[in-house]
Amino acid sequence: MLLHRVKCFLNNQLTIKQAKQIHAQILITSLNHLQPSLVHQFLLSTTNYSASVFVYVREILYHLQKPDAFSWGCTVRFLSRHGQFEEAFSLYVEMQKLGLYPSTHAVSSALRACARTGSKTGGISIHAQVHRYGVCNCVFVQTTLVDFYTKLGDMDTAKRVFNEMLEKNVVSWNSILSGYLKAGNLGEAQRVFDEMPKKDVISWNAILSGYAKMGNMDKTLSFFQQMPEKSFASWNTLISGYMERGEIESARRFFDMMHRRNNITWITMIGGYSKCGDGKSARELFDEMPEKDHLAFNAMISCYAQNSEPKEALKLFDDMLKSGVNIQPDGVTLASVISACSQLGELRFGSWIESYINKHGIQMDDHMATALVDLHSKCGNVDKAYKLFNGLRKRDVVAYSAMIAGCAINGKAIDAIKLFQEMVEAQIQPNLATFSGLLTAYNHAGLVEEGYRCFNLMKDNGLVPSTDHHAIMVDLLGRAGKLEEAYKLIKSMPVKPHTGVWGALLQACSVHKNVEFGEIAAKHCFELEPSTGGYYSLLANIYASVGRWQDARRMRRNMDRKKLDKIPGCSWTEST
DNA sequence: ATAGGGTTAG
Repeated sequence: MLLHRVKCFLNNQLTIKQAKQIHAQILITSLNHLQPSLVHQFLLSTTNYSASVFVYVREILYHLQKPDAFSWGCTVRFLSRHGQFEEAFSLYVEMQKLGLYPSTHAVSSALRACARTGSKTGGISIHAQVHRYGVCNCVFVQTTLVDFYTKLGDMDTAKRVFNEMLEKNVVSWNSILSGYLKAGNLGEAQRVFDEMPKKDVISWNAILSGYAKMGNMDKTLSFFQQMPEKSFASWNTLISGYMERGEIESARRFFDMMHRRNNITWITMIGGYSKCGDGKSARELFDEMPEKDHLAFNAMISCYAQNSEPKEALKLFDDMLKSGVNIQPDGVTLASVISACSQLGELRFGSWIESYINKHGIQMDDHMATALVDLHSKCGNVDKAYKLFNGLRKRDVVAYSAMIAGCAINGKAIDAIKLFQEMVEAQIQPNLATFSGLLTAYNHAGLVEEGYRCFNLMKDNGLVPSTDHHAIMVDLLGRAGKLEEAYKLIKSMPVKPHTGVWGALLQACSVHKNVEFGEIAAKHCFELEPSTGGYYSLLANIYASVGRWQDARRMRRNMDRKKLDKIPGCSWTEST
């Protein structure tokens, strides 16, 4: 009866709030009729779990008649195995406070949780206790310690613990091996690899991945061919290595060669196509994929969001919600969805997303918050953007760039410049997107000299200004009436200017009633986008403003005849 | 129980 209810609960995806309501009922039943430990064990053994199970496991633990070290340890292990690292660690701490002595299982599980979350203090405090609990000579505990220190980047301590081990198994060796690889020390990793008394497929995959990440695909391939046994991970490492280097054809060749693939294989390919802008191939594979999980949806939704197809991103998100109970969006999904909403400039979707996050109890992380910074600032709500920005756990180049751009488009040029300085002081390298925002700020403030200086600063940082950067610069010069200078800047561009660049010049010519450059700019706009009517009307305005009524009429007739749209969709013509 | 391969924002 109780197990039946538990099963019902597990099969239905319930929100945490709903789970807590039912929890009270089950608890009463279980305390009266059945052993809670049975429920507890059932929950721990289940594989078909939903988010609410994690709440349950803990709550029922509290109501066990004799919560001994074994029950606690099992729960810690369960949570750690299922990615609930914070929960696992906090339960471990609680168990200690009760004076219970954790087993080697509990200690290694808790350590693993600290390694995964990067909780330095947590792991070190566990390390300090291993003697007291008499678990310091356990190979599992020691191996997890090695892994913990390698994940912290502290190879000295990792190596010390490793050398002190009386007994080492292949996992211990693999841990120290992957530590050197993570630290980028391929030489030492190769030495460890050669020295290993026993190698398994994971050792081979680790060294394979090391060479793949270095971009040395010849070496990677030769290791791959030498391997005595290959797993999915081996193939996937090879494919992702090729994708990372942009060798899409090679990646595809090996992908096609595989007799069986797992979801990681498919997602690696989809992600690779996404990064090189081939959304069409990505979608083809996505459609072919036999059992799409939420990570596959995440990869595909992000592909659309990153390749300027926000509507497709939202459509696929909708499909994801309809696809069934076992595919649920997570924070990663929402970060991409928020980005798509932002590109559409639709606050409606934005507030819908926010209520979705609250309703489903999805944890706000820095990725999501950064996407929201961008969304809110595009909708004119800089205060909200600032609040989110200030709440970030760590501010990186993406977060700074979003906030700088947010200030810039909302007329807070001084704030934008201040943020940029702050970022440089924090030793965070600015990139192309950062400078887009900064240039926009100078543009907004009409600071021509600073704009030029910024342009040169980009080059000092080894960055090549893109067409978009030129467009902003042309706009800045154009607004200041420096039309000839703007024109010269366009002529000096290494790549072909797009309508954003010529459109900015045309707009400036319209403001300053300049026929000479206006005609040139308009001509390019007509060629590049013959069906956008706004360019014809801008030139018509220029003619009209200097009294050339006949030419103005000719332009308007031109426009009518083609039944053109009225306004060009350029943000800088609308932003003021 | 401990190790390797995938998705994340400007």
